[in-house]
Amino acid sequence: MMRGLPALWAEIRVNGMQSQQSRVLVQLRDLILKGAFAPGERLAEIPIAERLDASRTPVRLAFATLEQEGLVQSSPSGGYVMRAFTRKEIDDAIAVRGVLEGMAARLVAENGLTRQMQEDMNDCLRLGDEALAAPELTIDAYADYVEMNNRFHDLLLKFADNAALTRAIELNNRLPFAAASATLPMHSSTGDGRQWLLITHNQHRSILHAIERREGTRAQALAMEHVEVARMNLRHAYETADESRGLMPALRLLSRP
Amino acid sequence: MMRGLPALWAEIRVNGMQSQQSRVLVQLRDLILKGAFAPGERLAEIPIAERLDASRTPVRLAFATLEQEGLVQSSPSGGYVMRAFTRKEIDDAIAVRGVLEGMAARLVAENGLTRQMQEDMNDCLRLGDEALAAPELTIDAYADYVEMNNRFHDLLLKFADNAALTRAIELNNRLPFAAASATLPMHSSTGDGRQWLLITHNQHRSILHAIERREGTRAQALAMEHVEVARMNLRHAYETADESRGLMPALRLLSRP
DNA sequence: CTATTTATGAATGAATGCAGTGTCAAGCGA
DNA sequence: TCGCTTGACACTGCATTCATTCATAAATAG
Repeated sequence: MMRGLPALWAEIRVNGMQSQQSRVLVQLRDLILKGAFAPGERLAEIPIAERLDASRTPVRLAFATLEQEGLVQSSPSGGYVMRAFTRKEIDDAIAVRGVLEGMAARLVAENGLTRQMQEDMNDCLRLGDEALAAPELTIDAYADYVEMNNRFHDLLLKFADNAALTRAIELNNRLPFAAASATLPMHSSTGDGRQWLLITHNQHRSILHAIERREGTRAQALAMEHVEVARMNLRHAYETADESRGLMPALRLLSRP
Repeated sequence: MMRGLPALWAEIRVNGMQSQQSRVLVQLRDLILKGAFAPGERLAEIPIAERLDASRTPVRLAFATLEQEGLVQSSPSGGYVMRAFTRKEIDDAIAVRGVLEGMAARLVAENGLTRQMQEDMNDCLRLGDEALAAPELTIDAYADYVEMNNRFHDLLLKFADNAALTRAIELNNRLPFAAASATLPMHSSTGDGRQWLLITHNQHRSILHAIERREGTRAQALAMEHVEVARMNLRHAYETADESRGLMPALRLLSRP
């Protein structure tokens, strides 16, 4: 890039962008998860650097991180290649998430909820109630539910108060379709999307109920079972892959079974 | 470094060293885990680059990876700082390892062992028998046991056949004292080291027994309990921190309780 | 016409130069 | 003597340059 820009960066930095490194990392990860690259495609530094308006250095830094996250893999002949994800990989990652979130739920149950925690979780559930109140599921209500869902899982993790657990789940969630809300949109096109959300919402309620009663094993089992919905959604996505492609471009990252 | 060296690199590369990037990453991680830097210490690029005989670029790359691994943290004012690890963090990571290895054991039990797998695991246990056969524990026997221990856990993970699980455990094991064999040496100075190894070895045997009988829940419970020895060793290390410092320099990475 | 070899070019890995900023210390003022 | 200010040094972040390697394509030989 041009040499005169540093003065501009200060301005950019104030506007919320920290550095080229993090900006490139976030934007590149976003591109990948939006399916901008085909599996197996060579990720050349120069075009990407130009596309993100940075030099090759921060792009290389981002690649190092993305490789750790498992989104790209380094080619033996140098450079990086877009990864493909098999169905088994995603399924396995969902299973791992089940185990880890089960652990989180158990820990919270065992440690007990403070008054504040209880209020936060209940607020969260209330938002879900509101999102699902109407008999017809609008797009906005859908977005609200997804946000609530993320918040519920984040709160559980936060209250579990285990940094290693948080790290493990965050790594796991980097894989496409492994995160809690990643598979939710798959049913939004079909009419029965609301049905599924009602089911998962009820599961949330049961988990909180178990936690409140300090039933650790029950909370754990419920949280593990909770991810089965994600697995079903994934299967649905595979079966209707061709129609869903337009809605979820990241589906192209899944290798054909 | 000097420009004329590339010709030499080719030679080095043939000798097993892949690239500056990986070499610097491995060596720097090694330095960190050997306690070469004090917690909170600023990790300046230039001295480290000179120390590892590379330029600043691969060092920066390595920092990016090590930050992902949680060994260093980026300072808000730029650059990287050596992390300190609290006892709770290590304890939590050991708990996470217990849950993940419990999952691995359960998966292997549920999927069943092939003849080959069974032989591999039994070979592994036999090596442990041999290492512990003598009434007195020599240093060599100790090393053999540690190697066997690593192999046992690796085999379990391999047979579980779940890439996400492997990734999660590997990330977890990057933390000092969180990995399976990381806390084993702590008792080696004391006389009762062999006692503990006998206990963990027996646990291995029980886990395999449960797996062979496809008792998934039992295998999982045993694997979870198995990490308690690590937690005890960690406590022992904290209590005898001052004497053990010479044996395990990485102990200085633990922040004072 | 096909296969092998060579040559050219593009892209990576590594090093270095440059600008900006943070930090530390010394000096000055109160 | 203590605190504040200012200046200098050092270090980071980024861009760019350089050398090597890999891949692709073309040309020649069989």
